[in-house]
Amino acid sequence: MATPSNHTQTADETIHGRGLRMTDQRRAVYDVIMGERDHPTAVEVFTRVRSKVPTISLATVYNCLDTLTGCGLVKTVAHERESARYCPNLEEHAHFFCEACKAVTDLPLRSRKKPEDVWEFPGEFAIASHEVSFSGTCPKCSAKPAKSNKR
Amino acid sequence: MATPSNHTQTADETIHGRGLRMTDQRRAVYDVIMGERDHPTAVEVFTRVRSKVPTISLATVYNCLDTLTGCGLVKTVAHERESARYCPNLEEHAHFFCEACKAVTDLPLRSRKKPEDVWEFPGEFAIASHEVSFSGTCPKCSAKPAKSNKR
DNA sequence: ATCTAAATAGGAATAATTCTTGATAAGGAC
DNA sequence: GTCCTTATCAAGAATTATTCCTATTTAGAT
Ligand SMILES: [Mn+2]
Ligand SMILES: [Mn+2]
Ligand SMILES: [Zn+2]
Ligand SMILES: [Zn+2]
Repeated sequence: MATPSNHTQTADETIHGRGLRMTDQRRAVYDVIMGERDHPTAVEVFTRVRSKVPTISLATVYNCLDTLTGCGLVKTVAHERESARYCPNLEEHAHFFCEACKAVTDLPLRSRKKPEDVWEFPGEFAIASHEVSFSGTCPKCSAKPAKSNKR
Repeated sequence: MATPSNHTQTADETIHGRGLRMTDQRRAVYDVIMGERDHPTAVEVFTRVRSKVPTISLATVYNCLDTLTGCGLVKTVAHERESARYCPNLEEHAHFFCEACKAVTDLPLRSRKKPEDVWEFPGEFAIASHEVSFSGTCPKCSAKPAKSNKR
C-alpha cells in the first residue's frame, strides 16, 4: 500500500498552487508520512527523514509539516497533552489511541452517519471542523495479557 | 444556577473515599470551577481562586485540578495544542470551540445516540473514553460581522 | 549570470506543565 | 492534649514540545 510516486505529482501541484515550492525537504517529509499508515510524531518523522535528507533540521520538519497540513496534504492529530501526530489519511475518520501499546488506529466514518447528528447544537453553530478520538485497548492488546506489542 | 454548597458535601465524600483530604485549596478550586459554566484554563482558575485563597500557588492549582479530575469531580478538556481547560459538566457531552470569540460550549449527547455507532471499529476495541470537539463559529459570532464578543 | 524572495539549519526562546524540596498542617494513636 | 506519620503546600527549577530568530542557501524568474 501507499504509492508515493503517484501522490507526488498531485502534491507538487497542490504545493505549487499555493505559490510554494516543492523542496527536497518537503517531499521527503511528505513521502515519509505517506509511506506508512501510522501516525508519527514530529520527532519520529525527523528521524525517518534523516535517512533521505541527513542535514534536515527538526525546525524544518516542523515547518514542512505545517506547510503540508496547511495545503491539506497531511492531517495533524492531537490527543490530550501528548505531542502532535501526523496522519496520511485524508478521508474523514476518527482515531483510536491504545493506552497499552500507544498505537493509533483510523476509524472510518460509517456510511450515512454524521457526527453532528449525535450531539445537540443549541443554536446556529457553523461547524468548520471536528476531531474525534477514542481511547482504550486495541484488539491486539485486549487479546494478550499485558503489554507485549512492539514500540 | 450552580449550587456549590450542595455539591460540596458529595465532593468531600468523594475525596475522602480516596483517602485524600478536602483542603481549603481543593475546595476553592472546585468551587471556582463549579461556580461558572465556562471552561477556564489552569491560569484562569488560578487567578479566580486567588481571591479566596490569596497564597495559593499555580503548582497547587495544577495539583488540585489533577486530584479533582482523578476523582471524577471535574473534567479536563483538550483542544489542539492549546492549554488544557476544565469543565464542571459531568454529563457526557462534546465541545464546540468558537474560533472567533474562543468560547467553549457544551454539546449534550442526543438521547438514544451513541458516538461509537458513527465510526467503524475494525476489531475488538475496548473503549475506555472518548473526546469530541467541533470548531467553527458560535451563534453569537455568526450573527455579528466580526469579533465583537467579550473576553 | 544575476537577482529576489522563499526556504533552510541551527540555535535561542517560549509556554504549559511537571518535578523537587523543605516547610506546614491534619488526623489518628496514645 | 501531645506525638507521630503522612499528605499537602509554596516556590522555584526543570522539562518538553513547539515556535521564533537570523544568517545563509537555494529555487526560479529575468
Ligand atoms: Mn488518521
Ligand atoms: Mn464541557
Ligand atoms: Zn494496543
Ligand atoms: Zn463565538
